[in-house]
Amino acid sequence: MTHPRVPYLKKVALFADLPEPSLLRLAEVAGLQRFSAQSYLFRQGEEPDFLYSFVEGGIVLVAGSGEKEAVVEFFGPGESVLLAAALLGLPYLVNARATTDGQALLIPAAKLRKLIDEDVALAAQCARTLSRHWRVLISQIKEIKTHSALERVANFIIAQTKKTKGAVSFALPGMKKEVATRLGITPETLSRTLRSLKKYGVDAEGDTLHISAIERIASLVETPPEAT
Amino acid sequence: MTHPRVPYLKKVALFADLPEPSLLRLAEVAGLQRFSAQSYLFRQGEEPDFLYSFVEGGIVLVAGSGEKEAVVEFFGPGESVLLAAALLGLPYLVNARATTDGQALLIPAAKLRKLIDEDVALAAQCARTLSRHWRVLISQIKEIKTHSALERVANFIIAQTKKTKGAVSFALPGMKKEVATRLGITPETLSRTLRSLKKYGVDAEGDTLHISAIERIASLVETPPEAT
DNA sequence: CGGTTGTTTGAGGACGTTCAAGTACTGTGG
DNA sequence: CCACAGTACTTGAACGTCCTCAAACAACCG
Repeated sequence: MTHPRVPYLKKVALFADLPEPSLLRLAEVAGLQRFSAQSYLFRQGEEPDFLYSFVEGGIVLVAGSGEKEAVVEFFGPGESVLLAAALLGLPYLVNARATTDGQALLIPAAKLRKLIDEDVALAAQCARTLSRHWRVLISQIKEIKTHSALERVANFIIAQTKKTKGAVSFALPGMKKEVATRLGITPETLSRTLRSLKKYGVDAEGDTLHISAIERIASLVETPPEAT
Repeated sequence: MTHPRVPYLKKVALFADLPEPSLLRLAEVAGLQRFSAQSYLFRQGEEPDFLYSFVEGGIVLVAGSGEKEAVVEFFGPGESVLLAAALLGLPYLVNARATTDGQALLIPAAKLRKLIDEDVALAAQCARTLSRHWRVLISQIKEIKTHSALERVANFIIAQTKKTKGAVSFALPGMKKEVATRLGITPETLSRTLRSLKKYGVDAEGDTLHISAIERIASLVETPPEAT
């Protein structure tokens, strides 16, 4: 190991595939920061000082302040947040609140902007990562615009697991009320929807969901046999 | 001019700021293509062969096939579409349908992927453009999740013009039914909402909207004086 | 012309929200 | 150890926004 922070960088998808020299340049400017659950990493409207890459723990991106909160997306280990704001140097559009304790790599935004204009590998990797995020957001927009609350919850469950059949259990990536606004519904509606999903083998135990058969959930969202 | 297609490239935001050598490399692989209104440039699920940059005319990105159509966004001259799919080489998530006749620059996706790994200026510019798109989508998600139909229509009107006060007239970027799903509502609801906006100085004449005073529309969406 | 498609308008109903009350779990301080 | 408050979640009831269905109208085109 040429630098003590390189192994951390390798854990982050954005940097994992970069060649050694690029990693070194990043390692020199990166810092490791701990954060604790429920703390804010940054707030909407602030100027971006850092790019955040999570080594451990997770956060939630929340739009809007005060009463009207809407969760945009959850992020976990290996993911990077707000590359967009950091690259453009524009104020954050959202708040970032930690859902658990954890650690993040902080890359100073100014340094990142400088590096990206000099390092092809890094620039190309940023473009690819942003492309992936773009597709995630497009999917979410499609989802909200074309599916009902029940279908959205079903799809969310499916997206949380890699398995396509059989039983699964997993922890929700945040509080139920956060998951609810992520799906564009209220906590009450989520609660009722989960209850109505019981008959399809979904059981909630605290923040853990037990699914008896993923394929039954999947059948809820697939277009029911449609003649044409 | 060193290449006949360079002036076209300069009209596209993605390429406008690139240095001469980068432009030349792109010009060598780019092609100009005409398209006519209502034709599909590509369809959901297809492998991306090109990156589309519009020189003239516009298109609409539509998610979902058959009955359930949801417009994701409108694009016009100077904008580029589906950089994300082209860079990753993954199937399109959406359809692209022309709203008017026009012309687009086509950059072969494979060539683009190759260039981006060799050309820092291009890679950095792609990352910045994707960042901007990312922010547009985040705004849209916030909008859908936290605002009512009337507020969304009001915000849409405001976003269509640069002016912040006085009278404005502008053409809708597509058919009313497309605008409706772009806003996450049905054509019927849009029609009714526009009617209810008449008392705020909004008048629809075909696909053109006449606004007597933008500030009156803006006042609809700003949080009404709220005591705390 | 009739046929097609986009838009408007009306009536009715469903889905999800809002409001409100109640339960369960947590940590705090007596 | 037990009240107490605070928060998350659940459940119920009533309302309202928006959608669905249906019909009429307008514009366009062979």
